[in-house]
Amino acid sequence: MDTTDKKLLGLLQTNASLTTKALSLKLNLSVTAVYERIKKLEREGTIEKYVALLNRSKIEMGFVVFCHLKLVQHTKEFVTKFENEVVKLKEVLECYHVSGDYDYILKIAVKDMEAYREFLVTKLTTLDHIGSTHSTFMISEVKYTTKIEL
Amino acid sequence: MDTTDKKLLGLLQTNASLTTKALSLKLNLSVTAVYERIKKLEREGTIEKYVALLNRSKIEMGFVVFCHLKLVQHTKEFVTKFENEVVKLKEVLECYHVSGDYDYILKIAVKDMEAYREFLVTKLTTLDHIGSTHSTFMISEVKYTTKIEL
DNA sequence: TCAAATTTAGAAAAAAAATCTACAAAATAA
DNA sequence: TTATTTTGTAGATTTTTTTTCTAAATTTGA
Repeated sequence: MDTTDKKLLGLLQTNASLTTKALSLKLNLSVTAVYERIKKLEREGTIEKYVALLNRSKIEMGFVVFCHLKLVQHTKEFVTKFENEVVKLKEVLECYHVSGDYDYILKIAVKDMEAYREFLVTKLTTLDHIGSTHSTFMISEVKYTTKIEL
Repeated sequence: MDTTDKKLLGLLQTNASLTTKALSLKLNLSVTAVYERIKKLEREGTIEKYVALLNRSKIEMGFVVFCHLKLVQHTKEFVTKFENEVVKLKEVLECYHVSGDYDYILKIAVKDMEAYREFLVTKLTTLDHIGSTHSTFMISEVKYTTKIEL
């Protein structure tokens, strides 16, 4: 992983539609050289996948909530059960086990407040072993990026 | 935006490398039909962009922190200033203006605790108008997806 | 119902990706 | 140092995919 690879990953993280030709010009390399570097990064698993990102304002999923959540207990069984269930919920975009007052931070995207209420009552709080939840509502998205600078 | 478009967006959000041919088979459409639908979704801005997602465990940026932050005041000037500055910080992957006890929730990715300390002291807390911060550390990533189910 | 607009399919052309061969540079071993 | 292997690169060729074009089918609106 040299400087060229890092530049390449930076470019692909910003725009994966760039052709190897375009990348070769930006990186001052031949098309083949760029191609081989990309294939290597894919093989090694550094590049996990390529995805399309949608514009949340164009689809009806602009209501974002951060839910801080506690389990009633922290036995391995309860933790595993909760984590296996929560990943299945399509409204949950991100879920992190964290330090501090709460056990988990969840990022949830739904259509509106009513959809969130529905989600909370019929899906999230019906999961086993949930102690308490605390919802924080997004007012605006100041920054959202998938690009990790190397 | 019909059911076919929703299926198409679901597929592209999961794997943007699928060829129009492969998509046409999954959707029972011709290559041209798929092609035109994709171009329309791109034109309308529903599809914002295509990006490569990296495997965080393969690069040295696995230390993730959620920073809850308050401003000293909420005048338009202070808010604008803060938001303009925070988006520039490469360590900040996500930043949301939120309701509740704190004004902002930031998701920050760095190499390790030392890098986070450095970031906090030399970058984040040197921004103007910051009241208080509260850091919550990620123990594990239970779920992370960019896919919004339609 | 009819006309206009949109969507679709299939074929053809253009562009890009993938493969192949060969050469050059760098790393390793004798 | 020199020979040998490995790795990375370039250019040409083949294969695949994308894009364009034409025409037919379907949907939409008056």
